[in-house]
Order: sequence, then C-alpha cells, then structure tokens
Amino acid sequence: MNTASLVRVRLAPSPTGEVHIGTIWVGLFNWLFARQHSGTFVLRIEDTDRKRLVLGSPQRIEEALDWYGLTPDEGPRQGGPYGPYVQSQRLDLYQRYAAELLDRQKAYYCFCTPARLETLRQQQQAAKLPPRYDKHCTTLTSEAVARRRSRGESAVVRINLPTHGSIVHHDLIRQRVAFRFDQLDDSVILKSDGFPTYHLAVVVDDHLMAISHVIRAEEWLPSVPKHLWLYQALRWTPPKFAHVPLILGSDRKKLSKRHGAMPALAWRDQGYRPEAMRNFLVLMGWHPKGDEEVLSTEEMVKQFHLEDVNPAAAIFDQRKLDWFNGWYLRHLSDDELWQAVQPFWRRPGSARPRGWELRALGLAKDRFRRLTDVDELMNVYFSAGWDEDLKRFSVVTLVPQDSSHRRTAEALRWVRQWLSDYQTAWGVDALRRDMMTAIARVQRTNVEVLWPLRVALTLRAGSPDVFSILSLLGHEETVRRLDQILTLLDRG
RNA sequence: GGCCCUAUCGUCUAGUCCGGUCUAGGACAUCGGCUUUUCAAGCCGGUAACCCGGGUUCGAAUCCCGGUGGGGCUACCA
Repeated sequence: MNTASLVRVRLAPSPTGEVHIGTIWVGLFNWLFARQHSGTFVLRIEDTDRKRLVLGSPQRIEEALDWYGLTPDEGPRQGGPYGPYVQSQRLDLYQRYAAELLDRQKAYYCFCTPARLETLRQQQQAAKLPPRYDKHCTTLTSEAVARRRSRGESAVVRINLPTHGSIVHHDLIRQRVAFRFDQLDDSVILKSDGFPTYHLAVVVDDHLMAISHVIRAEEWLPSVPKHLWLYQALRWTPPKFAHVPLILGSDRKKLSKRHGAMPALAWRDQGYRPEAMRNFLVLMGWHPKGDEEVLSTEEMVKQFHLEDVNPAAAIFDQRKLDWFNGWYLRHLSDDELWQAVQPFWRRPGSARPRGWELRALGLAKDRFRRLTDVDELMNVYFSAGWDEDLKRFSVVTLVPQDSSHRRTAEALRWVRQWLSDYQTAWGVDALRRDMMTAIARVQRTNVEVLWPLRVALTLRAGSPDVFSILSLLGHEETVRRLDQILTLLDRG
C-alpha cells in the first residue's frame, strides 16, 4: 500500500451553538471524499475562542453528524491515534510552535493597544489602503520585549509576513489563486490569554493529524496565503486544499438563523429524513454524470468528484428538499414509515392494532411531505379524530362540481342505506365491484356518489381511494359517520 | 474602501478545459393533458436561461479584454 496516498480529511467546527446546515454540507463532502478513497474522516473541535463557547455544543455536533449518517472515524468520542481532538486540550502544542516561530523571527510579540489598532485601521481605510498591521512592534529590541513581558504587560504573537512578493495557491476547486504579501496582514496567532487563533491552530493540527486534504468553506480562502506561509515557516508540507462555495439563503445572503430552521438538527425535528437531506445537499454544488438525481449513498460515494464541485455559491431551495423528502418517504415500506413516524404521532385516543395502523399508513403514504404530516393525514381514521375534525367541517365540500346540496344529500342517503344493508365481507375489491354495480343500477354517476362518500368519511377533499377507506373503517364506523353527516346535511 | 471568489431557466445544475453535434439537456417549482371517485401519487407535454459591451474566429454559452451584478474576507471569531 502506498502510504503517501492515504486520505485523511477533517471537519473542524467550533462549539458555539447549534450546528449549522452548512457545516453538515461541508461535512458530507468530506465524508464522501474519505469513503471513496477508503480514507479517514476526522472530527476536531475548535474551541479556542473562550468567549463564544456554548456548553453541550460538542455533543450536539456529534449528535447531528450521527443523524446525518456522517459519523467520524476519529474524534473526541471515538478517539484515535492523533488525539486529543479538542483544541483546548492541545495548548502546549500551539505554544511550542509559536515559540519556534518566535525563535526564528517568523513571528513577534506585539503590545499594541486595541485603541491604536483601531485608529490605524480607520486611517488606512480613509486612505484607501489595505487594512493591515504596520509592524510597529517589530522595531522593539529583544531586551525591551523581555522587560515588558516580565512586567506582565499584555501581549499577543503575530506572524511576521514578508512585505514583498506573492504566494500562489492551487485550489482543487478554484485552480490558481494568487495573493500579494503587501496586501496581507500580520495576523495574531497567539492571543494574550495563551490560546492560539484559528490560523495557528488549524495549521498545527492539520499537520500533526496528518490531514491530506483540507475541504472547507470558501470563507477561508482569504486566509490561505497565511496558512501556506506558516507551513513554509514551520518547514512542513501543506495538505491539498479545496474551498467549497457557500450556501446562501433566498435573499442571497450567507445562510443564517434568519433563514428559518437552519440548525442541522431542526430538520430532523421537522420530519425530514437523513437520506433525503443528504441527497438534496449533495446536489448543491455537485452533480452526477447522468440525469438521475435520486442517488443512494453508495452511488454518491462512487460518483462524487471533488474537482467537479461547482465554485459558485448556491441558494438553498426548500421546495426541492421537500420533494426529495416526499420521495424517500413514499419509498419507505409501511413498516419503516410506521417506525419513523412514532416520535411525531399524537394519536387521538389510544393506538389501534399495529396491522390496522400499517394499512392506514400505507394508504396515506403518497401524501407525506414530512413526518410531521402524520397527524393531519392519519387522525381522521380514528373515531375521535374524525369527531374532532367534524367541528370544523363545512358541508359545501361534500357537493361535487355540477351538483347540488339536495342531490348530494340524496346520494349520501342512498349509499348509507346500501352500505348498511351490505352484508358481504368488507374487502376492498368486493366493495368496489358491488358498489359500482349498484350505482349503475340506480342510474347515478360515480362522481355523484363516490365524491361525497369519500369526503364524508375523511372530511377532506384530498384522501386515498374510497373503497380502501371503507374497508379500513369497517361497517359500523362507516355507518356511524354517514349518519352524523346526514344529520348535519338535513340541518343545513 | 482594500483583497479574494463568482456569474447558464424562478431555484439546483449539465455543457465551458479540447470553440461547430446547443434551434442549450436534466431536476425542483409552475402551467396543461392523461388516468381516476374534482385530491395525492404516477405518466405525457408546455412555458422558462447562456449578465452586459468589445475583440479573436467562417463559427463563441464555450477563448481574450473591459464593465456590471452577487458573495466572502478585512477581529486577541472560527
């Protein structure tokens, strides 16, 4: 085996609250890439910003990844040979490499106050100059630095970037991107609290964890030259980089809380299936060779190519997501649907026998958009649910187009009597055959009878095949419902 | 303001590297039809796009230049 080609990728979220759907999207691309190269998918928690930490976030991140089917191979929970996988537990590492950079004059201490920095920025902006630190503290002698540090003066460590020349980056998705050093800023790499900033931590960890491909969001592209320079300064070989585009909301802005239910787990709670989410997500920015868009995870793994990822940002279209969700729901077995629906189902009254519920679910399956539709779709089949809906029912719905209130009442009265007298076993096929014959015999039209019957039994314009419903409800419940409807009709 | 990315139907995209087969293909959405118990599902069909301006060329969605639009970064946040 060629060890040089070992693929190791990582997802490195910061635990600052709910996991964003964009993080999952980037995670999916990483995961797909790892799977297709028999590589390793690493989760690393980037918790170097102490101010933004949210308790319990790392657990939520893992929970979300698990639900989306993107469980990492290495990470805080599963461990691994490159741990710890939480940056706050790796502080000594960052400090050691910061010291090395300091020694070799690739970095320097900076004592400038926030006020001075702010003034500098404003002046530069007013003069239409690139905003960057002016290397003021590089003029300090090592004695002066030592003295001020021993006095306990607050200091940060900055990288000491060259002032001339440029650096070229070859991105797997964007080809060649060049940056000029005279536009770049001597960023802080070690904060005054001893914690590293992203720039240092990400380079140190990606190197130490033997990451081969950094697949991350486009927002990091501007910091690539600094990272590349750090690899050079530390005499390390950089990994390959791929910057995937951003996902935008319908207002073309970076997806955020304002765009509705963006926390990754909110989709689970709103009745979406993970396979639908994956299928929808993978098609944003990437497309398989053929025209078929419904893809199993295996097919995604087989066909996915990082180089084919579209470099332009994409807008999140929930209607397409809903279609995928409906598709996957329709293709579940009745039993799988029954299982999936449990957390969302508040039955009116007690549960019915499993076999009965399975049948009812099977009838309603085509209409599911989300699992949360279960109450709306299923509860009319329960007596208590029908009774409840009847309070809000308007009898005009019973009347077919081109018919009248009176004729509808007549048709219903007739069919109620026919059903009441019908003694044969209530099978779907027998019911259909016999009733159709009877309708023809009394010279009524199918629509005239079947439409009001179906509406009466379900109190909805949209519902499954009426004979299946009849068979499901049974003789007694059917007649009970029709009697109530008839009473209502007579009053109106 | 500076730097960077980006630009095909309303949306996600194929095609762009290697110009002609593109009167631009698919999916979602939308509209119409079929089927049927006027819904859903399914099947069939329609409307709908190469950001603009120059150039190169017999020929450009595809190559070059310039605009414009959109986005990101510009923190002791990631």
